[in-house]
Amino acid sequence: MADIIKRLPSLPSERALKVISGRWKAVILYHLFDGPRRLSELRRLVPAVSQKVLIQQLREMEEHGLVHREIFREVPPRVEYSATTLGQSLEPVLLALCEWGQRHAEELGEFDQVGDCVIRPRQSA
Amino acid sequence: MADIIKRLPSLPSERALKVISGRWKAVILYHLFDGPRRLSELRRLVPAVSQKVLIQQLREMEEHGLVHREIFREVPPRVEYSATTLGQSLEPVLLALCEWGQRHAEELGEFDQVGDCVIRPRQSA
DNA sequence: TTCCATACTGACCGGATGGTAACCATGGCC
DNA sequence: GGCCATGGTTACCATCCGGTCAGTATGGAA
Repeated sequence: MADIIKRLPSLPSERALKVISGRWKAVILYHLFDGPRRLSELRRLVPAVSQKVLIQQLREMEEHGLVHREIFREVPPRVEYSATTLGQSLEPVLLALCEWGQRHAEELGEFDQVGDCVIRPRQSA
Repeated sequence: MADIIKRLPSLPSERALKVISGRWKAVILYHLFDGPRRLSELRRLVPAVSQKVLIQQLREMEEHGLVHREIFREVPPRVEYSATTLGQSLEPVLLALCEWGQRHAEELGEFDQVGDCVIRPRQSA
């Protein structure tokens, strides 16, 4: 269903935006920055997203090289999703976005409504 | 039609993404970083976008505090769009996105297809 | 009196996106 | 054989987003 990588915009900033903006991609990435996660884990961590959409977002990110999918042939089967190096390299970008998002909320007087930009300590840390 | 600011996501990064990602917003912003622009100018600068959509994007950005719209009651009427301080503060964020977009293109072997991240010198410079 | 420029607005449309709900396949276990 | 868990897929649908194209308003110029 997706042999052809859908042509991304040639303007780099638009390209980046297209790759990052999916309803759940940021949240998912935050969790993957923490380390590999199974599908069932992600479902627990992000209960608001349905399984179909979760997989959808993960597959898109896989297609775009942000996420690695590894299947362990066990019973019951285990699948682990992890952030690739390219995916990891999004962390500072997401941080910049987050900080700007906070500023935006502040300046529009909605400071109370937004969360912070804390990124969980890496597993290895 | 838009007294109520459409509720933005409370996760700051998502908020930022929502505000920035519109088909033409980045390009328009790049031009506004250069200084105020009339609608007709923007139409020339970004010929690929239709007038309706151009106005649409500008109005959304105005609503989100990125863009200022000033009407000069002349004949024929003149309207100038400019980046607010909040809008200007997006420049480094767009730069980060742009640089990441380039990296992404490189790592996917599409380096040739993307442009660079050069931001035009400010009018005042 | 018609024409032009500027800056909008509105009707309509198609594709992408995200959402729900249901179903499928594997293979161990009771 | 029926049930469980995991990790999917499928059909279907509503909404959004951007796109075309045509129309509106103002007021000076020809």
